[in-house]
Amino acid sequence: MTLAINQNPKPMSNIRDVARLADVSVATVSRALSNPEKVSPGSLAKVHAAIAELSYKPNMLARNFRSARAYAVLVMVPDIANPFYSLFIRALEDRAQQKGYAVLLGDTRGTPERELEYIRRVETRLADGIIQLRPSSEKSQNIIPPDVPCVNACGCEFTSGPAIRIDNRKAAKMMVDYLISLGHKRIGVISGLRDNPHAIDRLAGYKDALEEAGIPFDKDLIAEGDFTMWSGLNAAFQFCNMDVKPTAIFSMNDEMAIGAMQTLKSNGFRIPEDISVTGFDDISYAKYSDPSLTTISQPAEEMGKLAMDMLLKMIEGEPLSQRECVLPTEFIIRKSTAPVKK
Amino acid sequence: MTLAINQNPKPMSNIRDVARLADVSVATVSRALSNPEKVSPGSLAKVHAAIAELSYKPNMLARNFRSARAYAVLVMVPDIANPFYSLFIRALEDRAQQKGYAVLLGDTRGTPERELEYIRRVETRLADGIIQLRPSSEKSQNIIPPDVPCVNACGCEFTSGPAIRIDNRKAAKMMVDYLISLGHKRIGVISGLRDNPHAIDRLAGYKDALEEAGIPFDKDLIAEGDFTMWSGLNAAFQFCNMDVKPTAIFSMNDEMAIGAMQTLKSNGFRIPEDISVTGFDDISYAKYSDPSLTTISQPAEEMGKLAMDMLLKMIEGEPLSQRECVLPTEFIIRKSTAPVKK
DNA sequence: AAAACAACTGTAATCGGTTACATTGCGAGT
DNA sequence: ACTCGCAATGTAACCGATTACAGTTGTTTT
Repeated sequence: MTLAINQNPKPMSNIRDVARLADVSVATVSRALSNPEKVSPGSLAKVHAAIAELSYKPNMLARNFRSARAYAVLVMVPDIANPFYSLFIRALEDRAQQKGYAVLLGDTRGTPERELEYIRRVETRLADGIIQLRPSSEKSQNIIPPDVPCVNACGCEFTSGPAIRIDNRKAAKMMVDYLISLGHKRIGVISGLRDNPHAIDRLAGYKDALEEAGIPFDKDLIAEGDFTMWSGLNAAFQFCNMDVKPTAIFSMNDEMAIGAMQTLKSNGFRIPEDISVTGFDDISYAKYSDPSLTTISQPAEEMGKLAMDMLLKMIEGEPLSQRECVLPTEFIIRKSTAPVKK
Repeated sequence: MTLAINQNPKPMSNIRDVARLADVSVATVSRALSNPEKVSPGSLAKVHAAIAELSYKPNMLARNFRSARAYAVLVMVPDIANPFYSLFIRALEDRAQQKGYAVLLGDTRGTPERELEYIRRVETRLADGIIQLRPSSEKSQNIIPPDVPCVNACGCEFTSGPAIRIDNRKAAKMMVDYLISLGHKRIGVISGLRDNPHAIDRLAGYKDALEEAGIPFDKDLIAEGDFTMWSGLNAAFQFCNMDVKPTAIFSMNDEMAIGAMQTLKSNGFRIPEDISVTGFDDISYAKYSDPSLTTISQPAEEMGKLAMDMLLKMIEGEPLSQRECVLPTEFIIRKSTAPVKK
């Protein structure tokens, strides 16, 4: 009876083994791989034969070390399980892969400690730069050292560094304009946390629309959530119990809108007959919610692509054509909105 | 007027700079960082002072290169935007971070080419191992070379290597048992693609339950989807147009169930009064769908944690206590199921 | 025929850590 | 007094690639 120990006698070969077998120098092997046009056809063939023979795989760790580049970017995201972020990340990863970079995942769970750990990865050269998916307020943005290449792709304003974003204020105004055009005058808001940049911008848009239509702002119509379904579900209770109920609700993201619709329906409201509900982001569930949700679509794919391109330019020292890039949003009307009841 | 060029004169310092400033050898600096107990308090203090003075950050690229370890694992996933996978990934990343490993994201979009590119990352040492989130059939599993550490965490059976999974067959049987106990006899299935391992296992469970209850299997009750909401929506039409309609539908995941409910409701079915619907996975939307979905919850957090632990053990050469780990599922009854109409 | 040039190749230094091994100094055991 | 053991430290080799520089051809120019 034999014990199968050490079955793999480490056939791991390096560039010198290849050089020896191909009877050329290591420089020639290296060139054959990265600058084949500088190597004679004869040598090239010998090198390739040797590589095949040894099933040689270049050690990228050594290559990266030598070139002082990790060929990796870190994506810092508050919560990967959030469908809006994961869509984004898919686009980022796709682009990075195309350009020969790897994506390191950095889920911060919203804690600054985690964030620091990830920033340290760039400082210790494990990553070449950061894509920030966190909506950062002025103060929090500063924890990223100035020499760390970073692009903010959270989509909101008031960031200091390079950024890809949408015009949250305009998009929100457009949505509320639409509700007003349907005859709604008492429009509830389910907001994100008060100091969240997205919430600030979108609330400004809401106020813009109200002002333009001559509707006075009523702070009782603002319910605070935290962008989770659960918080939307709770926030909606505030409206159910009002004496003069709103006829429409502008939720600052789709998840809260879906949560809110749950509450409203179970409290006897018909959507959209009794009350209209709108979302923001156009996550995939928005189309399949009951009723399907009128919302604003962010070009996540496009934003991810552009953000990655921008970061890679910074990393490779190319000049940036623009510090900030504002992308258009799409307004999507579905079944959750209707003219106000007479 | 001055142009601000070269403001950062690269203060990048290495271990030799630190050694010089602290007046010790590089070995002592290295030890001070990785084995401080082997360094005298005096030297330790000098080293730390020098590190602070130079704001030295060790070059992990060099460290990893020397130790021939990337301290990174690649997570290979068919689609990061799938909420079930993203939950999983969050758990994986959390665990990896704890153990000092980075997570490289590898979204394959289901293509074997992409998969090969990611496998190459391990072969070229950019990652130390792979967590496979793809349900792999026998043949497809083989593209991973035997010397690449890999743990399959997709949760299904019949994988050759180490795996974390649930008992899909048993869970499916339990769900169908429950429907039968409610009096349902004609139970439709919305399946995944015919050769998907999850679909195969869960269908087996469905048949087990039918057989035990003495209900004959009717292949017309099987509608094929591909685990997307859209496919669930379409699959449900097959049941709406039947002469003798099913009184319950067992969908093989939540997303298809949510899509199906959409179709059923718009075709005048009341859920659960006219027809019961069940899902699988317990994604976060299952709780907020209309009606909330009876489903099976997989312990994604736990599975992710265990899978990562298993992989890291393999990478670090520790023996595995078990090749396979089967975790229990939870059966969650919500509002989408009810006794069959009299 | 000599010089200039191009195309190809090889030698060896280099990146920034880790660590085997050698060395030193000091206290304890005999 | 001598040896031994131990802790602390230093020297230098090493990991596997890239690449500057030098060298060797063979071809073209003058």
